[in-house]
Amino acid sequence: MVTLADVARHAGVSASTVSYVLSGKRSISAPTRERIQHSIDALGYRPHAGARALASSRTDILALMMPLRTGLYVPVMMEIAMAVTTTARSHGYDVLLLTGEEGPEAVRRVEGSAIADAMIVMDVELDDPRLPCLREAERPAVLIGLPAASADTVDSADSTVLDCVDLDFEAAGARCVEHLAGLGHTGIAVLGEPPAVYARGTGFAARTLTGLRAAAEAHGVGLLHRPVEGTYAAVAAAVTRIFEERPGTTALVVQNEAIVEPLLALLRHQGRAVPEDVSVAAICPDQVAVHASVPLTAVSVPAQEMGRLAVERLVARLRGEAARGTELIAPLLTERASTGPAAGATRAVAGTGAGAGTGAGTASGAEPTESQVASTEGRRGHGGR
Amino acid sequence: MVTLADVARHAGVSASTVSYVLSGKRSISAPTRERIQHSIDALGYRPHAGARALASSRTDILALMMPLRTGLYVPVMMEIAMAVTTTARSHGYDVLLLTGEEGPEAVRRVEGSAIADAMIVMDVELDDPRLPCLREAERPAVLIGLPAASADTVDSADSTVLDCVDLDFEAAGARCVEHLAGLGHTGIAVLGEPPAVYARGTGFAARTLTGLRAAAEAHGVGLLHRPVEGTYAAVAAAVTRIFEERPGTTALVVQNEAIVEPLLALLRHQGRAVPEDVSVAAICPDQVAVHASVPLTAVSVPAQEMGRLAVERLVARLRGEAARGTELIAPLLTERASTGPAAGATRAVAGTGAGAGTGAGTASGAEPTESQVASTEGRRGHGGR
DNA sequence: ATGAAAGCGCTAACAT
DNA sequence: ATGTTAGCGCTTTCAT
Repeated sequence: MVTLADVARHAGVSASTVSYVLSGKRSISAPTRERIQHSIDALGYRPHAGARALASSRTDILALMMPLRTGLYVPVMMEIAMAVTTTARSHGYDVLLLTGEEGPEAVRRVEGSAIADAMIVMDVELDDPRLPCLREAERPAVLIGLPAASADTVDSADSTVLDCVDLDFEAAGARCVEHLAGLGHTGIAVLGEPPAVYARGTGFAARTLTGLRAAAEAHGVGLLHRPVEGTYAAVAAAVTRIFEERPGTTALVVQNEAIVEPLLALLRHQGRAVPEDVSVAAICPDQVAVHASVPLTAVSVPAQEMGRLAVERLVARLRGEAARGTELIAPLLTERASTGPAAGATRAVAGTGAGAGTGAGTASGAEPTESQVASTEGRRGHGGR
Repeated sequence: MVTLADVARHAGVSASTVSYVLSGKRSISAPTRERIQHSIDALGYRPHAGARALASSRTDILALMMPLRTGLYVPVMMEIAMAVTTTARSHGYDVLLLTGEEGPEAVRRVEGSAIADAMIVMDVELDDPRLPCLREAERPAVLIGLPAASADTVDSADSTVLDCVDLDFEAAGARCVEHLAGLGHTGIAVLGEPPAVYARGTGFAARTLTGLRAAAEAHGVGLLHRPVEGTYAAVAAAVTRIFEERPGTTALVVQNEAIVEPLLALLRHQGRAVPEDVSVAAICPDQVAVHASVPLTAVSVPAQEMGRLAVERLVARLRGEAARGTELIAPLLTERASTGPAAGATRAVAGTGAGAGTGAGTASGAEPTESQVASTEGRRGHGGR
């Protein structure tokens, strides 16, 4: 193994000079630096991670704690993980993958063994058992997701406040209802995540529901909410019941990536045209919305951005910058082919900001120009540095 | 921070004794051990990972290199990653997540910086640029996937031979054709991965095709192969062409998780009943097969087992055991509702081992008892220890 | 069965 | 602008 001492000898300088060339924490004369760099290349030197960690108390590793749970849409998790990893690499960090399975113990392990410099925690529950550990921890952490309302404001003077990054799911829910209400729909049903997701107290699902309900009330539209398992049979049962119980339903909001295609197939099978007979709005990744058999009007779940943002805040904090607090990403609704005016409605009843746009496209195949309708505030929400 | 020295002082012993209690590499008297253990708990001591790595040249970390590519079915990757992580934890290892993006450079980083003790490489291409680095590396590596034919036998005397773990995709392809041929089908079409996957030289896709073709020839059935993008439109185009060009097609083999549901929807829409008019066999994870709108007869892709196996071999090798060579998992075909006798065929024409079983179930909803038909060799293939 | 002590390879004062 | 040196916290000989 090639050590720093080897390089120093080869270049005819002291070990510290080599170290300083590597860290850039001291100005080195150009000739010396070049000579050392040459030796490094010639010998193929790489600093030993363990030695560096021991001496500097920095590992250049970020821990990423991922859920291992049922009912979650896997591609989103994966996209976040990959965005985290590539963003981390671009800042010189590696990523240690932890499963949610270990729970609070994993947090203690990371903290106690100095195995990583900071952590990113996904799939945060409203009252998550890992939070107390995280608060006590020395190392910074960022949650992707939001625990119980305004966890960050609990004691904003305290330095151990938790940082959060997430889509503003409440606004996202509201945005969907607004869009549909603007098209004249007065009976909306929500096909949600599996019951287990709500039961567990997963933040995003609950927050979406809050936003949906608030907007429904504000716009005077009826709202029916049904958690749905990710199977065709479950979708069929839910949809059938919805139309039986509330025949006035003319629009659906889906927040459950697994049932998007089954739902569209079912509606087709039942002879309900989308969007002529029933409009469908979704909260899902763009990719799902675009590739669906009917391109879906949807609020996109910006998985990549969430991962990237989380890493950037963490890196900023590790650099000593004060990137604190909750940062919610403003929802962005893109109109595609799945939503249109309510049958018999005189379009755009209320003045809900965004117009009803090009929604009334044909039911399949076509890829109409996407008209993006940003939320009023622009893409980024409050909080941050 | 609590150090080993703190524990030693607290327990009134020397540092080395504490170390030996932790590692178990020396016999310690019961009283001493208990006293030390008590001090450890009392002080909440955790060994410093960096210090340990420096002193012992072991990190207790496994690197996992995941693809970041398009066209791959994400849930399978994720399942492997999670299986790797949990299995690793159960052996005391943590997992460092690397993206395929970095390519060979990542291998060198891991090697040079001693950042992990070993690595697992996924999404191996037939002629993968990372392989040379891997061969030169000191640290053991296991590939999930198979590079160009029998890479491990190139120089089986050499100690730097690469270990591989994978589903025997060739046998899996053959198994599908056998099953369908046994049901009397004589015209089979294969809906494969997106063209890019084949173009890239991804091992599993090519190997499956080899197996499919060989079996088709052996059983005298016609075989048509079509790579398909993961969109509804692409499936529709492919299927339409297939039935136009070869009206005699009565069975489909799908190896592309993304198009399973679109395909079934399309067939339904076209009025082709599954399995009465057309049988569908798949190569996909069990979960996909079970939850499809028509439960699919399928060779399961055992993602979890692959991840677990890879870790176990690596751990064995790190312990100095000789767990070398390629280990292929024998395919397991489970009959469900999507395959049945070819229309007008006198069932089970050729004597292809496994019988035609309960395949002729109803087309939807029902969950017939699954009859598992193992391959002749049993679950594990050759190689390994 | 236990201690003492020499590093592991690097960083960061403290020199000059 | 560069060199010297004292650790970082642990493992592991070598002693006893």
